[in-house]
Amino acid sequence: MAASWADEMGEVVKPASAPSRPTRPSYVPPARRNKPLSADAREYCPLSSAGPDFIPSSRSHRARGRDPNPFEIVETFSELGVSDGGGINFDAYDDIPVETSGADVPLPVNTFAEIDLGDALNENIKRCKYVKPTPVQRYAIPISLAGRDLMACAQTGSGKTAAFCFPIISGIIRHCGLRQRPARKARIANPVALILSPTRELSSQIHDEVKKFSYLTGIKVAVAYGGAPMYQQLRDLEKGVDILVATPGRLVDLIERARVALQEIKYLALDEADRMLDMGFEPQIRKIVEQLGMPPPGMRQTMLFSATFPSEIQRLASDFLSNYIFLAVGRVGSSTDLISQRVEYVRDVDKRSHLMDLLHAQRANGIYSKQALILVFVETKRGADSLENWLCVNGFPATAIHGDRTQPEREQALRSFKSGATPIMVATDVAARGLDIPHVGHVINFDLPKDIDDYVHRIGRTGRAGKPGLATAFFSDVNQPLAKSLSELMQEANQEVPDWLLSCAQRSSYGGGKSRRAGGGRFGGHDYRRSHSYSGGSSSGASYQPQPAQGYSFGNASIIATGWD
DNA sequence: AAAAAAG
Repeated sequence: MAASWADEMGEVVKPASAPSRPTRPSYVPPARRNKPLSADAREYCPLSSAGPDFIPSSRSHRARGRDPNPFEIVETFSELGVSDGGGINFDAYDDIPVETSGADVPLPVNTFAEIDLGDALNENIKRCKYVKPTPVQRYAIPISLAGRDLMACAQTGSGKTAAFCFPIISGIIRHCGLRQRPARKARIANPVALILSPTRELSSQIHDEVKKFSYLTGIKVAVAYGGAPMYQQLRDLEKGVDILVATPGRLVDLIERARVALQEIKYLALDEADRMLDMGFEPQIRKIVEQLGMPPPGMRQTMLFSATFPSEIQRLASDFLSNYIFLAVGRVGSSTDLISQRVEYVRDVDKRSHLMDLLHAQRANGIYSKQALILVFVETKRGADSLENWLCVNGFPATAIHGDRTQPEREQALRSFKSGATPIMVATDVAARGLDIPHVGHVINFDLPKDIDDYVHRIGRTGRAGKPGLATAFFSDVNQPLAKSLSELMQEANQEVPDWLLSCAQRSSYGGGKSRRAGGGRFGGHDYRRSHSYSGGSSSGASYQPQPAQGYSFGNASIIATGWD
């Protein structure tokens, strides 16, 4: 138990400088730079005869001008002896509700072996120690491999990234090998796959994942996001890019500078797709997808993933899709039974002292010594700075991340949090979505969000890949409008709802407050086409054809933890 | 009302 940071909390803790670990190889030898993509991936997978456990050192590969080995990156927290490995730890679920709709839905698979992803990718799946596909992967991968557009709704931490990456990588190996590759540095990068995400850190994380999945396949992966110097990203782009991971702002910039072109895009994936299409982002996304040369729906394959998918956003999204399949896996949003949700009534003026009580209690209990990280969400950037400062002054090892910090500061904060150097991180919604931070045992909503979907994503930073997690919310008077949707969400997740919250929800039921999705019920989302039968005509002209018999199914999926979103 | 993303 001595491993808990809290054991040392009485002492004055100076902000520890986190041990920096290499996150990204920076140098690629000249011999590697313009290597053309082979039609046959096996050429790049000389290990297929070696055992799955054999991983060559990056040193020897660098020496031979190969990909640096992304599997060698030493994860943090190794001193605690936590073996993440496959992270298989699911007993809680027997029935995962699954909804699919759309025409001719391909059948799900039960194992990776059933799917013909190709030798190179299969080896990387083994290297990642993924044993079985997660429920969303079981359904989404066959759908994508069949070439279908997809709108997928699956719990946080359930393996969405791999679900859209595997078909892309497999498809590029299979179908794009004959593509003429530039023999020399090309000024304009022409990726065949584009993966967009709403924050820089999430794009960076996806980039790291994609590199693992495409190791030794010959596929070139690059990342582009703002806040970082342009030159390194440009250098990477000049080497040729098959899969580009990006945030919208920097991507538009690169396109307008004629350093990236979208004419050859065959695969488009939007992670956190509902966020990408909300008010703030939608114009940019529409520009990228519709006005900058990308092939139209039908000429490309489009995949949208999120844990939440309000039907207004689904309607917007259908513009980007052609004859798509809707997939919903798991219960409402994130709330797996793995996350224990608590709500406490706390007046705004009492929040800080209440937080301190909570932090002290966590020390006293000695629980979560291996799930020691605490993520505290606040509403504003200023609030994040001020709470971080207050925590530090009071001897708590805290850091903070928000959009007014410089990108190096943001990345440093995340590293320092992940490593456990500062096991408390105060964050705005910049950290609410998609980030996979192992060992987050406790998410505290110091300020609750206005939108219940944001709550779902925030608490989804814990309870990932089969690990349990705790989520505590400080509910104050200003959160009245959230009472109804919050209590409904908690009930659907089999959580105990305090009486005061129920009556609060009762009182505000006729007023504002976004109720849970139309159709309600047990699913994280419903195909909006079901409730708006004929209003969904999109530019592609594809219309929804109800096919209840084959189009709608309940799966009996046993979760085995593997990759995450 | 706020957050994010371009600089």
